[in-house]
Amino acid sequence: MLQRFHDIPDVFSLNCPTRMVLDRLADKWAMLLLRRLMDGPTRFNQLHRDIQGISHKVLSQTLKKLERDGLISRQAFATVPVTVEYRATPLGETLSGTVAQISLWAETNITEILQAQDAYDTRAETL
Amino acid sequence: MLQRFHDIPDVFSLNCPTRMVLDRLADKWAMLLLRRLMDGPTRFNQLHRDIQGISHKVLSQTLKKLERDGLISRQAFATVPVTVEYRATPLGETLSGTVAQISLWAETNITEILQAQDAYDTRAETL
DNA sequence: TCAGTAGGTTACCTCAAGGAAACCGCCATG
DNA sequence: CATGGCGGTTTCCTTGAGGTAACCTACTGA
Repeated sequence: MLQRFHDIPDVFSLNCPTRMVLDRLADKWAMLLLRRLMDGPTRFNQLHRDIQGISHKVLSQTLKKLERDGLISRQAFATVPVTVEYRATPLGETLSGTVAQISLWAETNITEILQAQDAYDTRAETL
Repeated sequence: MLQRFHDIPDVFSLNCPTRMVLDRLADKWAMLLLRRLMDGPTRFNQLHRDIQGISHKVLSQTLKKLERDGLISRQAFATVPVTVEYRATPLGETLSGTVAQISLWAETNITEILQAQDAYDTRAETL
C-alpha cells in the first residue's frame, strides 16, 4: 500500500532496489573503500592507514557489509601473523565504475557548488 | 600531509571534492528528492506526501542543503496561502543524470546482491 | 468560531552510529 | 622483557541525527 504513486516506478517505496543500494552507498566509507580496492587487493591495516579518518571498528564493519553484498571478497592466508586480503569482486568493480562517474561529476562541478554555497551564505547574512 | 598516497589523486584526503559530494549524497533523502524534482517543479507538501517516510523537519532541512549547494532552487509565490515551488537547477539535473545511473546499476544487479547476501548469511549460520 | 491548508521553525527526547581504548593470540624484533 | 604489528572483537560513552509534536502567520470554507 505504500507504493501507490502516479507514474513514477517505485523509487520512493521502501523496498525499491535503488533505495537499498543508495542506502548502502550512503555509507561514505563504503564508496571510499570500494574505490580504494580498485587499485588492487589490500590488507586490513593498509586500508586503515590509507583511508584517513576511518576507525578500526568502522573499517571492520564496513568491510563486512561490503563482503555480505558480494561487492568485495576476503581472503585469509595462514602466514605467521595472519594476512588478510580484501579485493573488489567483478560485481564490485562494475559498481565502482559507476561511482567513478560521481567522482568525475564532483571534480567537474565542485567550483560551481562552492560558489553556490558562498552566494547562499552571503544572501543569508544580509537578511 | 594527509594526502601523501602513491598515485591516487587525493580521493582519501578530507577536503577532496569527491568526498564532499559523496557526503552530501550520502543523505539518502537528498538523492530521492533530486530524483523526484526531475519530474517537474513540486511544492513542499506535495513532496512530503510523495516521498514516503520523510518527516516534515527533515524534508525542510534537506531542501535547504540542496538549495545551498545550488542543486535545486526555491521559488515562493505570493498566493493566498503562500505557495513554494522547488525545482532542480541545471546543475542539479546533471547530477541527477549520474544518480540515475546508480539506479540503473541497482536495478540490474539487485538479484545478484540478494543472492550474495543469502549465501553469506547461510555460510554464517553453518559456522 | 472551529477546522483545515500552506510552509515552515522550534523544543524535546530517543536511539543508534561511531570514536576511544582495551583485549585477544601469536610472533618478531630491540 | 616488552613493545609492536597483524586482524580483529568487545565494551563504554558521547554526540548528533532524526522523529514527534506544538506553534507560527495568513487565509478560506462550513
